[in-house]
Amino acid sequence: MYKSVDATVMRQFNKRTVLHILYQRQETSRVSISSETGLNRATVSSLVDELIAEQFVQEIGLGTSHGGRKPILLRFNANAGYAIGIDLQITHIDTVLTNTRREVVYQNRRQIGTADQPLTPQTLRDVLAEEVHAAEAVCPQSPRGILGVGVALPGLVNYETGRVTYLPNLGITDWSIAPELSEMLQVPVAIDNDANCGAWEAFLSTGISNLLFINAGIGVGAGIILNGKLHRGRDGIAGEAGHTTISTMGVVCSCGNYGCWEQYSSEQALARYLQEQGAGPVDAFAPRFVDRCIEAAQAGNHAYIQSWRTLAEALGVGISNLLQILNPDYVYLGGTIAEAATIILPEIQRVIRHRAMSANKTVPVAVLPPQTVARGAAGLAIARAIDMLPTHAG
Amino acid sequence: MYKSVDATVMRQFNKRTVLHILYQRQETSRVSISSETGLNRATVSSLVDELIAEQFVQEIGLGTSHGGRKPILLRFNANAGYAIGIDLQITHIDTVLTNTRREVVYQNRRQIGTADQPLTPQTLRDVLAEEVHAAEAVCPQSPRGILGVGVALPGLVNYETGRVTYLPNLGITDWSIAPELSEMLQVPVAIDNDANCGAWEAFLSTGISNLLFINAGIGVGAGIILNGKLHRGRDGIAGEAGHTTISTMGVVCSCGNYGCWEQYSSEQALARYLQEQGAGPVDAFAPRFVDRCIEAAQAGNHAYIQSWRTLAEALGVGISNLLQILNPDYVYLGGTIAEAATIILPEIQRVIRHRAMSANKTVPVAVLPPQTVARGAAGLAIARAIDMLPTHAG
DNA sequence: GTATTTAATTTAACATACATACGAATAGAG
DNA sequence: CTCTATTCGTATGTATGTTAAATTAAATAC
Repeated sequence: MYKSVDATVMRQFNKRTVLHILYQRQETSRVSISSETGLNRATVSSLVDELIAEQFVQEIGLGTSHGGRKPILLRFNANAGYAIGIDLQITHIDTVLTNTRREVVYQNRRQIGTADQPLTPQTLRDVLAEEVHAAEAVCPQSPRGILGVGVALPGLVNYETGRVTYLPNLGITDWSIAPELSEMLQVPVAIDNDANCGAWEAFLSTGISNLLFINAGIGVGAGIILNGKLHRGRDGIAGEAGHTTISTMGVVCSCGNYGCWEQYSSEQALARYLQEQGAGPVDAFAPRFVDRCIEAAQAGNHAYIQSWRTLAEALGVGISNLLQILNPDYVYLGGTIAEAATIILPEIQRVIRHRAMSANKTVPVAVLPPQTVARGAAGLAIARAIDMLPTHAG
Repeated sequence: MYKSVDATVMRQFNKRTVLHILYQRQETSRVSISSETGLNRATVSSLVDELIAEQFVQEIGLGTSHGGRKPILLRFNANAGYAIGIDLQITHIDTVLTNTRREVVYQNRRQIGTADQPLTPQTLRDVLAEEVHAAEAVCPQSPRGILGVGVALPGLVNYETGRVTYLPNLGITDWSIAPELSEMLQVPVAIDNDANCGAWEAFLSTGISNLLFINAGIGVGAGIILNGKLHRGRDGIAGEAGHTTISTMGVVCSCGNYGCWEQYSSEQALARYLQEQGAGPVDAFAPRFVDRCIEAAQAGNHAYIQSWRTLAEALGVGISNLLQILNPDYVYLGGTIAEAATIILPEIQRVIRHRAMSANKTVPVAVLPPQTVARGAAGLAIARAIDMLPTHAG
C-alpha cells in the first residue's frame, strides 16, 4: 500500500520534528526551533503547546536576550516516564532503569548459570521478571510511569513478533519471551538482537545516522544504522557479520563453515590464541575471563599481549570489510572484547588504514561505555511507547 | 537543517506517489489509484489533471466496467522525453537511447583502445560526445526532448560533483567529465559507478526495494539498494565489496592487500585459474576473453569447466558474506562474468546454501540482461531531470 | 524614559485534502 | 425494455493546518 499525506499526517510530521530537536538539545526556544526547521513561529508555538500539554516538554525559565525580549527556554521532559532495559548475556544480566532520555537512574548486574549448566527458558523468564520488579520498585513517580521493558538478546530474534528464533550459546530456540513476559508483568515488552540495541543506543546518543556497532563477546554481531534507521533486512537477520568468511580455508565454526570472522575475533578466539601461545589450558567461559586477559596483558605477559594483537588484527580485517561495503560515518565497538579498547584499538586502526581503501581509512572507530546495550534496549522500549521519538523500526 | 512540511510539500508528495504508481503499472484508473493510496477520489482527479497538463500522463480510453461506469484508463507517457545511457568499459562503450520508462529505442556498441594502449581522457571525452550525438540524431520528436545523459564508469566517481576520482583499469584520476561533457553538449550529464547504475536499473525494473547488484568483470563491485534508495555511504564509496578480504593470507591484490574477493571472482581470476589448470598462457584482456571461456566450457573442456567452478565458488563466498551482512530481498548478477550464468549460477547457489545462515539461504540470485548498466545510467539521467520519479540520491 | 529589537501570540488569509452530493455511464434483475 | 444498483468522475463546501501580518510583551541601548 502506498502512503499518502493529509493535514493530520503533515502536522504529526512537524510535531515529531519539533520533538526530535527538543530531544537532542539540552534546551532551546520557540524562535530557535522556528529558524532551525523553517516552520512559522506560530506553528511552532501551537505544536509546542500540544507537547507541553502532553507533558513531553517543559518551560524552564528565560534565556539570554539577543537584544530584545528574552526567549522562553524549553526542554524535553526527560522524566515524563521511565523504561527498563535488560542486556541478557551468557554469564550475567545487566538491568538499567532509565528516563525517557535513557539516563540511568538505577542499574544492576546479576550472575546467571554457567556454560555447563544453562538456565531453562522458564527459569530465565522468571529471572527477567524479578529484575523488572526490582527496577519497578525503585522507579520514581512520573506522569507516564513505566513506558515499557526492552530486552537485548544474543542471537536471532524476531523484533516484530517478540519471539526468539535461536540463542546459540544459551541453547534456546523458539521462545515466545516478549508476549510471555508482557502478560506476566502487564507492561509492554520489546526484544531485539543485542548488536541492534547497541547500534540504536549509539545512534540516539550521538545523532550519527549511518553507523556500525560491532558487538564482540562470545559471538560477534553487527548492528547497522542507515539513514537513522536500523537495517534489519528481509528476514530481520541482517548484521550477522560474525558468520562472514574472512578465510575460506580457515578454522571450523559452530555454524558448520570454515573461516567465519567470529572464529578469529570472539572470546573463544582469544582463548584459542592463548592456547596456541602456550598459555596453558584456557576456559573462555570462566568468570571474568576477559578481565583477567586484559590484566595479564597490562602486566606485560607476552602470550596475552600477542593473543590480543592477533585478535585485534582479525577484528580489523572484519571491520575493514564492513567499511568497504557500507562506508559508514562511524564504527563503535561494544561487548566484552571492547573492554580491552586501549590494547586493541591501535592495532585495529592500523589494520583498517592498511586494508580499507581511500576514504574508508579515515572512518573513526571508537568504544562506547558498558551498559550501552542495556540502555539501547530501554531506548527500544521508549521508541515503541512514544511514536513521536525516532522509530526503532527498520 | 531539519525538514518541515507545508501544504505544497504535502501535495508534491501525493503527486509523486500518484506518478510512481502510474510509472510502474501498464495502465490504471483514477479510482484504482485512489483505493491504492487512500487518497480521496477528488484529490486523485486533481493531481492527475496536473500530470496530464504536464504531459507525463495520458488518458488512453475506457477500461472494463466493474458493474457501473467504465473507468478512464490512464498511462504514464513513456515517450514524454528521452535519455541517453552510456556504459563505459575497458574494451568498449555501450550506448542506449531510451524513453522515460527506459525502454531502449536505439543501441550501439563501440570498441575502444586495448589495455596496452588506453585512451587519453581527452580522446575518451570526444568519443563519448560522438556517441551522444549519434544517439541524439535518431531520437524521436517528443514534448520534452532529451532529458539528459547518464554515464556509468568502472571505478570511484563522485556522483554529486560529476568528477571521477579514480578509474583503475583506464589509468584515469581526477577527471571532471560530467561538467566538461555537459558544457560541450549543452545537455545535463550525470555520472555514477557502474554497479550503482546496475542496481538502480534492477530496482526500477523490478520494484524490489532492497537488493544487491554484483557487477563482476575486470573488477568486482556491488550496488546496494536499501529502502528504494542507493546506499552510497559517507564518501560515496560504499559497495567496494571487491576489496573485502575473503582470505587473510590470500593472493596479493592490485590494491596492495591480500585475499581481496576481486582476486578470486574477476576476469583476471578466471585467467589465473586457467593457467593453474595448465590451459597455457591466458590473456584476460584479449578480445572476447570471457565469451571464449564460456564456449570452451560448454564444449566440455575440463580445465575451463574447473576454472569456472572455482570462480563460481569464490563468487558464492563473497555473495554469502553480503547476504549475512545485509539480508537483502534479492541479488542480481551483472557484468561480463554474469554472461556465464548457466555455468556458474548453480555452483553459486550451492555455496550460498552452504555458507549463508538460516533465511539467507533462500535469498534468490538471478542474472539481468546485458545493457542493464547502460539502461540504469539512462535511468539516472531521467531521475535527475524529473524529480517526480524515484530519486537516485542516496 | 523612549526608541529599538526580539519573542511570542493572535488574527486573517491561503492551500490542500476530505466528505458529500450529484451526474454520467453501465451491468444486471425483472 | 425498464428500472435499480453500482461504479466512475467531478463539483461544492468544510475541516485542517500552515503562513503572513498585525499585535502584544518584554528586554536592551542610549
